[in-house]
Amino acid sequence: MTLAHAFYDRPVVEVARALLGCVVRHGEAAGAIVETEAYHESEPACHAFAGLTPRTVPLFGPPGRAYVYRSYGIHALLNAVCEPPEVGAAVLIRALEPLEGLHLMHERRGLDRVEDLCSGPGKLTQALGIGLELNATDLGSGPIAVEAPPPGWEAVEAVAGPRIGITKAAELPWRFSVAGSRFVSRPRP
DNA sequence: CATGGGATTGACT
DNA sequence: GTCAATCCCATGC
Repeated sequence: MTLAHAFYDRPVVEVARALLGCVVRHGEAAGAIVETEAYHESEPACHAFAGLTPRTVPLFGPPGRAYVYRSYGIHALLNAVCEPPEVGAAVLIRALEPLEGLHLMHERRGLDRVEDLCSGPGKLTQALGIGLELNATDLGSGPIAVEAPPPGWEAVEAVAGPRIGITKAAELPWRFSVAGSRFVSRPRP
């Protein structure tokens, strides 16, 4: 069962915390979210800070859709659009713990270690086979599905810290990760 | 129209 | 620890 649109229609920082433990699925590959970051139009690290441009159209669309964009000309990064359409905000999915379709992930990533399959925003899109063509698709009924936490993941403990890899508004503690997880992109904040 | 800079990763010193 | 790869697009002339 995928999450309802109302799940995403609230403050983006709240959604970033609530997404920990939820499952991202694309085809036969799926993983539990262990790391997220919140982005909001009010701060300059967010793409929506520039306002409505060709690039940010999905961010100003309905909540509960994907925002997939190319980073450094190489990687596709997956976000979940949040808050009402007039507010540009999204949660960056930074890391997953692989649950299903491990053979596909190994194949796509060309690696053996399970900890390396989805431990980064560019890695997990490669492992799940998510590309730019999935930008703006619906996370409730589209090819990418975001589901409620499976048994054992309902009440994971969250750790908050500063966001990673940005130069603007880096002081905001808008990164959330599952306490003690071996599958986050960096050691505990 | 030209330019510069990333919400990164992996290979190399 | 350092650094190149690679391309969309926001910005400025």
